[in-house]
Amino acid sequence: MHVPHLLQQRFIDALKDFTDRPEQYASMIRGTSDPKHGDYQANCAMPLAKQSKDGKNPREIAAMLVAKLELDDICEPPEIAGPGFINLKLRDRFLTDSLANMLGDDRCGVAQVETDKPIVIDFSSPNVAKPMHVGHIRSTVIGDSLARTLRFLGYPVVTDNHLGDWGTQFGIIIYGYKHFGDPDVVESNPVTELAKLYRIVNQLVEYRKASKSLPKLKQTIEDARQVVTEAKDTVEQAEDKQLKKAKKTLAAAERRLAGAETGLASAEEKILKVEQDSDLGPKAIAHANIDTEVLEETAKLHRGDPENISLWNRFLPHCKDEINRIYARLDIHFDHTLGESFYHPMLADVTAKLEQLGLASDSDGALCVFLPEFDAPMIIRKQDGAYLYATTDLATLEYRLTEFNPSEILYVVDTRQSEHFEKLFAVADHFGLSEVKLVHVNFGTVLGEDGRPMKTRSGTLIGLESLLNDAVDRAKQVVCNPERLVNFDPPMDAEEQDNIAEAVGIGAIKFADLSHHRTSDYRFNLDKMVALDGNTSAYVQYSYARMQKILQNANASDDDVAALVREHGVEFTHIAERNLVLQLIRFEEALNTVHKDYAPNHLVDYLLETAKAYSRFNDNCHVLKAESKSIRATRLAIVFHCKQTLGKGLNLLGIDVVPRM
RNA sequence: GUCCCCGUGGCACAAUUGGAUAGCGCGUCGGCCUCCGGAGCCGAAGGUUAGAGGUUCGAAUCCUCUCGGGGAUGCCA
Repeated sequence: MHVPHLLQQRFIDALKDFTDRPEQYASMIRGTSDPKHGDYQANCAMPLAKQSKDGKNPREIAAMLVAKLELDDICEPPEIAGPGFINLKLRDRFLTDSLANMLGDDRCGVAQVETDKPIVIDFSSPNVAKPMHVGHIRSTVIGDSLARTLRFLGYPVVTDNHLGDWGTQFGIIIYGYKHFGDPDVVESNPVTELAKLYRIVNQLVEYRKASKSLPKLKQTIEDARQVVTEAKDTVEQAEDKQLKKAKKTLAAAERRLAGAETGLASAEEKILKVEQDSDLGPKAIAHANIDTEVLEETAKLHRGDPENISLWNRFLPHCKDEINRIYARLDIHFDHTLGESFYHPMLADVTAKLEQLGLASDSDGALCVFLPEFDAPMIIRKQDGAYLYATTDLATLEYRLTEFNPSEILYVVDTRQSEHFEKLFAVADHFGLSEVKLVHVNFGTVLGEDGRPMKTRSGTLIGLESLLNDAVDRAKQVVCNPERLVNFDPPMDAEEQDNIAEAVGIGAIKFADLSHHRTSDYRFNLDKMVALDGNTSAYVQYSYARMQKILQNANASDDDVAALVREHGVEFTHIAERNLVLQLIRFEEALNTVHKDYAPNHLVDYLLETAKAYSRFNDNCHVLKAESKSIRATRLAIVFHCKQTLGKGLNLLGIDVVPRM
């Protein structure tokens, strides 16, 4: 049920006398911003008046259009308002019939698109071998929600987790194993031990890098100080016109100075941390070239060194177990997990092809694709012969086109990689891979409570798993506190309590992430997410549980509700009923918006609105004590369908419901 | 230096992509439990959408400039 589409059909017929492009103008139908203007509004009269040759004003056009429209079976007579809005109010009869028709439909009235070309969604894509952290939430949760939603709309969806399983992090683990690893311990407890080795070596590498950067940072600070002093002098001497420019230069210099100073401070902190550590300190001295040696281990792996390949084969399954445990807990599944290693054998071909086509050329010993629209080239092979992620991405793209023949490929990746994808798509176009719609579904940064990005290097980063545990613990404290539990009959056993805490806690994190528009940054605040009041998943889950309880008390099965409706019909006696049903038939609209923008926050918004409309209904319209059988049948139908819709909506966000909480 | 993104009540975020009086939540203040579950509902206060111009019947949204914040920028991903 997509009311705007229905109305558009009628508008197209009526618009044929006004324009050659009736579809374009008919598409200007949307929900009203204020219910007093009706349910939907058509905004086409104003732009039509602009095109009008005989100088008719928008209200005249609107009146002529209304006279031609045939909407009696859907709407009350349209009203013209303001500069020329056509306001449409659905007939109650239309709403009640729609509700009766949708009842028991497991698609909640949402039409299924007919297409056999799949949409490939590339998301999550963590680097294995390092622990997943809060920064991995966004791609994982947004991608999963898009996959669920598009699949529900009827698109064949192929999900692919483009695992980082071939990069420097394996050089780190291999180095760690060779120098600090105890084979027996690794054998008996691989996941923890490998993570530990990663942490040790990574810290030592960071230590080396920090040490090396010290002189340069100090020099930068000295230079910047000088520039600042000079700029200050200039500002003092400058007159009107130069003054502004001088101030700007000064501000820029001060920013550079501040940046360098914080860089120095953090480098010194890293160094101190290692040197003061009784374990790491001596290791840092003994492994003075650890940074380059780690790269060499990686290079050996890529060259096919038997020992490193064998270690990689041994470690990779454990690394995958580690992330799969988290995916299982998040209820996230992939059709394919084709990591970078899978494409490694194809990279030589890709670069050769690009050279043959004259797209790639040598520059400073590296193989580069130069693009007219970009200053910097896309480097596809380094001076040392190693390939880069751009190369892998091209190979991946080529593989996906031949393997899946998709209509779209979505890359759910951090917005900081925008330029990379712009280049990738541009090269793909030149490369003859343009038969597909490529979309970088970018997203903003997760910020800490201080408003600064949560960076991987900060050291004190919250691991994803402990984060989930915290959320679930907190959910349990609130949901299962003893004062609440006494009200439940039969009492909740420990298993039910755990299930509820899990659904509410995990749901809170997903919901909070998805509630923000994907392109904006947001501050991560666990307290608010799990607060269980306000705009949270718990509010929606709770609404669901209330409806479940009513249906249970009514002792009415799905079939019973349908039979009651057939017997008594559907009829509104309270405005809250009408408002809720109107909200419910707009489910498909919300899902289409999610697809159009690849933005699940529209679905979140819809679910909150729906839950709110339900709460008002619940306050005003008693179901079980309804005045008549027909009113009771109507309200049962509303509760039943609302429950279905909220449950489905949450499911499309990847969030579970529980029968009571 | 160049390019990209952002700036919305005290806080944190929306805004159907140019539509009517800019919304929701938290917080604050005031109401509502003989009511299917009060994790709720109703009401109030709080905004020159960073600022200045421009385009338009109509601008948070598009254009120009200014201020402020963040990001990217040839051998990481």
